[in-house]
Amino acid sequence: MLDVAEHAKVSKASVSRFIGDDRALLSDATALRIEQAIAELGYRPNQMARGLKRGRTRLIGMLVADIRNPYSIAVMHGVETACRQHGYSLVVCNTDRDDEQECQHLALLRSYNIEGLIVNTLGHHRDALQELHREMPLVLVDRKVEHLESDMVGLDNPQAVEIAIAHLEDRGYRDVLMVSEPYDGTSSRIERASSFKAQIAQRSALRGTLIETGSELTANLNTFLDTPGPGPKALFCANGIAALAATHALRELKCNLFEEIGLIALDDLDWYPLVGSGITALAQPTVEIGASAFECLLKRLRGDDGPVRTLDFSARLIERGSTLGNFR
Amino acid sequence: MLDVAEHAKVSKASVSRFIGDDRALLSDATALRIEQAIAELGYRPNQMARGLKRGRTRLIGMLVADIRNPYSIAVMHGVETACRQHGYSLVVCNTDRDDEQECQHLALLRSYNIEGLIVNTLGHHRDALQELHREMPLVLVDRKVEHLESDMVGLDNPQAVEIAIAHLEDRGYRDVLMVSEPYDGTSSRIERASSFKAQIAQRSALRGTLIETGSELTANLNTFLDTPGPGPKALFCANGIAALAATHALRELKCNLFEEIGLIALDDLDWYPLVGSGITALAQPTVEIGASAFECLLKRLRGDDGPVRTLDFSARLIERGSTLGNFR
DNA sequence: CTGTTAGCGCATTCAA
DNA sequence: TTGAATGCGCTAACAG
Repeated sequence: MLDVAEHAKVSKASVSRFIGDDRALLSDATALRIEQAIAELGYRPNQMARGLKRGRTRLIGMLVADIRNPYSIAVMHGVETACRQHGYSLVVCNTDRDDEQECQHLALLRSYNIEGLIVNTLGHHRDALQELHREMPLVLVDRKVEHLESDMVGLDNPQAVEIAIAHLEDRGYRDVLMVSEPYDGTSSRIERASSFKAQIAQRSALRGTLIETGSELTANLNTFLDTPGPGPKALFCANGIAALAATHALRELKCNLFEEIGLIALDDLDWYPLVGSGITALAQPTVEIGASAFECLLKRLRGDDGPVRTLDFSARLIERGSTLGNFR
Repeated sequence: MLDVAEHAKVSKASVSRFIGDDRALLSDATALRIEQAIAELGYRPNQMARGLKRGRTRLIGMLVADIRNPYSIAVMHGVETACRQHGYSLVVCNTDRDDEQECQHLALLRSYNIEGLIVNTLGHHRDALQELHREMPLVLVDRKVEHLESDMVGLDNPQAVEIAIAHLEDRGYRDVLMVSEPYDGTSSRIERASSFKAQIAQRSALRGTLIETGSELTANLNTFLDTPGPGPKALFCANGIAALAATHALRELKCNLFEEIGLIALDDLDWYPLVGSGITALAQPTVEIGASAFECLLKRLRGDDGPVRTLDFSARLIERGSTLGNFR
């Protein structure tokens, strides 16, 4: 920086003003000289030093429970794009569903003076999160954290489940099995399950059952298939991972996809069209969710201290062969 | 830090020594007092300031061409895990296959004083990369960058292609179509294509053709299917994206997966087993590749300035229904 | 409009 | 073994 200043025959302060947003305070002549000096020397301001002084690092942290989950990736992509558009960079921390690592990463992010945090984990370590939240804005994605008051962006789960169940009923299915990953305290999974129960309770023609993925999935699925019910059977998979697991299990059971049994899945993964007659999906607007998460953060960073907000996006039904039902 | 120092009745310098690796220079008594003070105050050293002073930020940068490519994600996961194990953090920059963004991100990473860089992009902007490479170690993943001398870790492409073609021939296929994403200067794609040609040239029983994904994929595939050849037909998809596109196209053509035509694909994605009779795969050891990339970097950071190294990993064949061929 | 000064939080001389 | 002093690269008062 000193080099640039000397090259342009000005003080470091002027260079600093040129770099920052205070260019209005400079005469055109000096601004031009500084610009040239910067170009000649290939100077790049050191963000570390800027951050150290201003307290603004232009860094956003994101805590992700599982980086191999396509949903998380898609949201992350949305966040990253939004970040970039506003001159922020994203530091992603993958916890691999490990509470220990969540804690370490939290400390780490703080030590890098991030300005805001986006959280897509179970958020155990309430205390650590709370503390961080006092220092910086925080927005939850997909999963609520109990007793943590903060902005939240995710899916309108009750609505999504209603669309799913209504669609299945409409297609003539009567016996619905919901397949979810283990709840494990994950708010979105719990919401989807309770919405499912509510929908079933409301629709007298339907019977509903819930199971979780895991080593007994195939066996449980088999039981479901073998148990006589009120009519045609269908699966409702609560997310992409559950859809993957359930489809695997159906194949193990030599099911003819999807003639004996219907299937609708939350999330829309790129391979859904390829399996059997194609898997009907409820697509989440993941990129929008990510972008909104960042924009929430940005508003707070700009000083908005209004009440906590919750943004619920709507799922979009994409019909494929797996729910042709009676209209086969 | 001053708080801690006062709390422990020592100077900042001692606290600094405690934090750093100079604990040997402290008496047990002071070390203990400092440790307690840190615990009481919940003090966390500021990495920004440390980086500013020492030049060591403990930050590694990674440039990724397409964050939605499962291969990239898997490698990134490996890198991130290795980073964490060695006390480094990872800043990921997704270029969305955009040269402009690659350049911006490069400048950005430098401004954050990263200590090393992992590159999984086309690496246009040779100059920018060169320059950065003079300042810090650099390792290429999957894709070489012309005229850039640096460590590189990726797949043994000739070997992988040989395994694929040998397997197809062994299964009785005689007419092989290789489907690749547009080459676009990507070294790994080009290597796979030329290895394919070499394999075909070597095996007189086989006929080989190459096409690229894109809007005409379905039409081209149709032509291939309709053209009489030396025997049973099969597809060799050069990566996961190509496999997705090709399978889509096969479905559009109402192909019976995979009775009329075989398929083997590089990369092993979690949905391969679900499509048709299951897609035979050549799995890349992605996590290992990522971890190795980081370890390469680490060696250089530790001072190793030996000659440039190239690490080629082997692909592993995973047989599924799509290459049952004669043994159906 | 511009330069001078004083730190941001820390690591490293140099003395003691 | 410890402390005081200096500066990493930059920004933000303040003064001109």
